[in-house]
Amino acid sequence: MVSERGLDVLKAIVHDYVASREPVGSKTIVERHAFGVSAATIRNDMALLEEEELIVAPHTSSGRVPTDKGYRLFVDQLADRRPLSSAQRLAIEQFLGESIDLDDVLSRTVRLLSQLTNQVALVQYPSFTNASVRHVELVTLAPSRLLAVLITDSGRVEQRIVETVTPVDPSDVDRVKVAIGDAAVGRTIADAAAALEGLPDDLDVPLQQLGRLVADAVIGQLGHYRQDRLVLAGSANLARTEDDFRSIFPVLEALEQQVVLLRLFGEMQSDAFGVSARIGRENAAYGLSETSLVVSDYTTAPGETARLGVLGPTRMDYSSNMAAVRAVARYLTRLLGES
Amino acid sequence: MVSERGLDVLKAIVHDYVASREPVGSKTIVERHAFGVSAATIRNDMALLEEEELIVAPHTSSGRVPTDKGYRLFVDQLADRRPLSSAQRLAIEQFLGESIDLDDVLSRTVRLLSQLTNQVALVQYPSFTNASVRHVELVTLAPSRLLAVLITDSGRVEQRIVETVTPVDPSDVDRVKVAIGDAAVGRTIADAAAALEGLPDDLDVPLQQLGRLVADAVIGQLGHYRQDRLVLAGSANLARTEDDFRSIFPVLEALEQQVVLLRLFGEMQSDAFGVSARIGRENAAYGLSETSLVVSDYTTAPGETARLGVLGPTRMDYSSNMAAVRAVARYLTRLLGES
DNA sequence: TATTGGCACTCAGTGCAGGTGAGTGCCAAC
DNA sequence: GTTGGCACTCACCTGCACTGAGTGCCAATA
Repeated sequence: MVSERGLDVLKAIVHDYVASREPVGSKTIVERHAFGVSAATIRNDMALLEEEELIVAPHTSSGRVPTDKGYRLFVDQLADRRPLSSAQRLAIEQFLGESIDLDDVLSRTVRLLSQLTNQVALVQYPSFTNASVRHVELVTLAPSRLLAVLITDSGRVEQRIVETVTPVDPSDVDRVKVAIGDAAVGRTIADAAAALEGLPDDLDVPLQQLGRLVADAVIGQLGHYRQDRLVLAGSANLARTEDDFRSIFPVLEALEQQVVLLRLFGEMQSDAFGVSARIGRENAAYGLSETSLVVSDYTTAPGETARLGVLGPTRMDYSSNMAAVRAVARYLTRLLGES
Repeated sequence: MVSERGLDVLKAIVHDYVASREPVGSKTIVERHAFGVSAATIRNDMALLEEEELIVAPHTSSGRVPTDKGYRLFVDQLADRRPLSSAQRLAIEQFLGESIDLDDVLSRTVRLLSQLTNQVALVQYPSFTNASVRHVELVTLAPSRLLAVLITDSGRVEQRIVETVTPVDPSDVDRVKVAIGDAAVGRTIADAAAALEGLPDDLDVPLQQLGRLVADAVIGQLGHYRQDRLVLAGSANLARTEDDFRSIFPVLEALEQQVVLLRLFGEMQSDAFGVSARIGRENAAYGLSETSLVVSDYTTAPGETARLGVLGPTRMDYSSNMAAVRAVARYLTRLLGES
């Protein structure tokens, strides 16, 4: 059972280790933090912490380093929930406020977050399952090539090229467009997909083939709304933060395999403060056992949440990263909730 | 003056050094390449090559390493212009042939190129200055929020949100849409922008304010067509290929600052074979002095070219990378030229 | 009982010395 | 022009002693 002061010692070790990147010894602690006790006392506490597997000594006679379990305890109980500086808040508002459209908002958000934290930042696209179809447009690019454009009231636009086997008649295109529009516009993503499924059979025979092609394209676009995407920024921070370059390889790989990150995102649940962390070996299944992920939800509409966060070495500054992630998520929620 | 065999020696050194990552000595060369002469003879040739600054010895008594100048000579005169294997060609055709739309084509291309070369791959978006406006759509998202969508015959779609100060009348939206459509549809990017510039003044007074907002948005979208973008993939290859992790930091940074790469792309000119290379210190101005770039043009329409290429350590396999870049660029030209 | 100073011990890191070997430059001979 | 021989250089490895930061343990203390 670790004493009150023992926890303070753990907190000090986490702080100093994150700052200095070097194992921290009992003497350093009494020098830097005013504990009012001697180094020997700290050593006794450290022995207990080590027994509890909260810290570990890399070598028989070197300072201590927090274990994953130590970081976990720190994050859950000890980390300061300090707010961002007002200058930082202002930066967030100003930088995000200038956005043009959804793509722009998210790309600004991810760059901002990576600059605030000096880590790799990730932002998940909203899923918009509650969004409804606002407009379907069919444009003839070439005699046998159409472009189907889908617009929703969430402001997102999807496009897809449709190739036909034979050249199509402009009036046919128009009739198909109207039919598809009638079936889909005003419905939610899921409803529209269902309605389009059976539509082609109800068309005049000459239009059925074209109708089938276009309906399939639009259904494919609707499916895209469920399929998650990520934007990311700041991967250069990996090379700055990490000391061993071999350890950045799996991380860079994971960043390219967005599927992995999306699954990780999906598994995390925010705590009472709206932020959650996956630490070190908790990510072992994803090949990221020396990496931590700090994540928060943001909301685009009632019931529609997506996530954003930062990825960095297990030895990261959890306090400030959690604060930044939380602040950005809140501001993003406010910004996107306006519409 | 370097002899015929001297150049063969340089070629052997480049080959072996790229493969082994270690300075190559005279003995290794006579063992691996059937030169039919003794090591001492090779040493004489190497002394000449060193005098010409084509190779250099990292330490007084170690094998030789090509200099940037050596790589340059190798690329310009010695590298085999060997075609891809038929299996690789097939992979290109199959993988790219499945594409859905332009975004998909480019994202597949960049992934393919990074897999073929094991380097970071870059693909520049086509500029489409010859493209013409096919359709302008205006969708009401909220009482005072519109979405302007621009579609060109090159199959690209641009979107932008327009905020109005006061709620707008649906019929006004429709009239503005028709007016803008009449002015822009059928014209090229540049012509449409010019036509829209003065349009609002010709509208009925009550529509002028809305017309100005929307016209500006569309002009902004048109401007986007000139502004270049890059897609990239395979940055994890940096951590695999590079031996020093400090050297990957500036590269990762450059990858995030697309402007830098675009400027680099712009400065390069393809040679007779359609491929060009920037080697090592030739990129010093961009902080990439230990990095080489292999680039080729691809064509989307007569007079419309963009570029793609790979980025990697100076010590890269130029022969196969140039072959891959060239093949992919050719196939992409064929694929996009079809329309 | 908790804290403290003292002390022996451990071990990573550093600097030094010697040995090894891959590779070179030079030269005389072919 | 090519070759074998040879002395020379220097990165790299090994073993060794030394140093110092840090620990664990213990007896003394408040």
